[in-house]
Amino acid sequence: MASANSTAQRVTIRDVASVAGVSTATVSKVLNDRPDVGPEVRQRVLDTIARLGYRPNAVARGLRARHTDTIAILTDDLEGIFTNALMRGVEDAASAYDVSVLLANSYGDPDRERKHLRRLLDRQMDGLIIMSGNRVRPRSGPALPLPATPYVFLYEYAATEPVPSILPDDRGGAVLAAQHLLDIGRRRIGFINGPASWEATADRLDGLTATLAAAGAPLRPALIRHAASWSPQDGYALATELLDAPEPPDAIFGASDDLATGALAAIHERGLRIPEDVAVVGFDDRSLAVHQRPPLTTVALPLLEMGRVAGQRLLEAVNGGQQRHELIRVPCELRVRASTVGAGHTPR
Amino acid sequence: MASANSTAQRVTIRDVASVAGVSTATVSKVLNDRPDVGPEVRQRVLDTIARLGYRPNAVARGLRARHTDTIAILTDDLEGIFTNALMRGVEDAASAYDVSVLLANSYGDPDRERKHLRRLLDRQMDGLIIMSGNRVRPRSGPALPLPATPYVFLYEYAATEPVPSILPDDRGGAVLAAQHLLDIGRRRIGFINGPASWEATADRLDGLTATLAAAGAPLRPALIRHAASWSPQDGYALATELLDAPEPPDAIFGASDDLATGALAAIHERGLRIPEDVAVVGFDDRSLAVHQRPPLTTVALPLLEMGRVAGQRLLEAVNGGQQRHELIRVPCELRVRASTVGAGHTPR
DNA sequence: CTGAAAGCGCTTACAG
DNA sequence: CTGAAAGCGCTTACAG
Repeated sequence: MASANSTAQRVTIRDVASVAGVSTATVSKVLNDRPDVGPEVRQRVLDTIARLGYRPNAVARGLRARHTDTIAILTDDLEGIFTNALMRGVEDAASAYDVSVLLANSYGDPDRERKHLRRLLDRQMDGLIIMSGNRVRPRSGPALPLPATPYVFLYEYAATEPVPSILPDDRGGAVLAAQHLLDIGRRRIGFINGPASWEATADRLDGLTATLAAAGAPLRPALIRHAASWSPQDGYALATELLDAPEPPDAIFGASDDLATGALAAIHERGLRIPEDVAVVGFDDRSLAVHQRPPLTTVALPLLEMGRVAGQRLLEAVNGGQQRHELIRVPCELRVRASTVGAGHTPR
Repeated sequence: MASANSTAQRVTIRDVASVAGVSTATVSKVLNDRPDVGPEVRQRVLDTIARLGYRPNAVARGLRARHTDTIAILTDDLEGIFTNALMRGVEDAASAYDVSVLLANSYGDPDRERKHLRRLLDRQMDGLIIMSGNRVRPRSGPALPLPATPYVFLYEYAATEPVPSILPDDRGGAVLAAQHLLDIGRRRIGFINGPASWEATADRLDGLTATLAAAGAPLRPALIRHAASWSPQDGYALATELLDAPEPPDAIFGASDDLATGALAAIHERGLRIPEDVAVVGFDDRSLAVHQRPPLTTVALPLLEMGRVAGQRLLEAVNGGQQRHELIRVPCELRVRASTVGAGHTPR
């Protein structure tokens, strides 16, 4: 691919050197804040740089210095529901280090992953973030061996790889929700969990179960449901079952905001008050949560923070830090809103 | 930022040359598919490359060849509702050219935009896509002059810049919806438009008005509403107004899927049948549309295609093509579902 | 058809 | 403290 970019002659380090009357080595030292340059020479160089509007060529620097100050995100789903927030976290962390972020989409296809990895390696990436945009799950190692390039997994993990995986603390998130419901005096808590095939499902059930048991209000098997999908429709149907049971719950915890939204509708339909009769908590804190009636209390997935941690961990490794296999669980946060604590809400 | 990547000595073009018994110039020619290499020499070099597992260093190539085969997306909102699909389109187009995509997020802040632009220029990007993740709107030129680097705008435009802007054909999308409703025999069409401050709002109203007028069934002022937001809540409230009017509509066109969803709820609540009594059409084709009851007929925003067109146009310019100021409107597509054509749907 | 030489724009020991 | 020289790994005229 040829380039059309060469109208004005670019200013190079040689131009700066000759105008300032020094060597390029000296200019380079000033550029890189080396101590071994005299104060007045340094100032003269600095002035010349400013006057000529000189900007170092990052490609040349990269070739010589053997690092590009660039990391790549390789995702399996660029349109995954959580992809953006994760990427933003990574971009935040990278920006703070003045590192750029390259984007590659494998569509979850190992062949594409391999191709992208090859290209990324050719481009001398300093490090890689291999991420899923969908859900926590185990995967095999990179489709191409990466002997000399640090990498981390984000929102997925590989049991065999000697690198960190950044994951949400789903179990801890459920603990927060459970504790909150206990705190507001609920004891008959209904749980609408997600599909059993997701890891988050087991983790969240575990956190809820343990917390309620510890509080002496164990989760009743009759009040647990597993949805076939994470959709509001399923939430509606299963909440209806719970509400129609002989001993209906005084709170419903949905394992996703969508499930909880369906529960909201079912409760409204029965003319029950939220939160007085039934409190509702969701999970994820997607933007729809705050727009519900009443606004939905929910457990926020720490996506931004996960992205940041991934970026930081990677950059530490790029700078020489040791990596090892570890699962880093980033804590969730409870967002308390009117569906559990509030002015009370009657059906419209 | 120092690098930790130097375990195994990398294979260079010199290694290939010496093993194959030729000069590096010859290897380079083979690499770049130049015609002036003898067939048996070419084969020998190819074999050596394969045997040594040689991969050209893209950074060195970039320095010498003066292009990096990399473009950047500079977005004002990495979590915008349409950002992903647009980016995926760009990534698709770039991948086809074997070009990589760098990602930068300005948060809509001119200072950050300038900083990113500077960094991107330092990194010798071949071209830039400056995009909005939110909505079509005019903006000023790049926060930094880009005299030697091609760029295009995506989902936003700048009146003064001599480059293309890629936009959705909102007007044409409304024409499709209107024509469809006419085709299924509707004549009293209600329109719930979005907030007046959005350009899409005027464009869609225009397309609808023109199409209905041309068909001899002009849009009745009494059946037009402007929502204060794009939310389902507003759609619900305004659809209720329309349905309670003396001459209620036999179809409702919502300027977003969310608005249309609210209309669905209002129609259900009145015990009316969809589409028999009232047909409903949305706009955007977000994933929720297909999950409605009944599934929502809607006008799909051509986000992927817009991203692809942006990528292609940019890459053409990078390869020397002329750029000029133009607004490229990518056609929307109608997705016909049961809310306008179907088995009929009674309230649940 | 092939290769020696120069050079892309920097940084890095090293000598003084 | 400063600079001459070498070199990062390629590609590009150019000579033969």
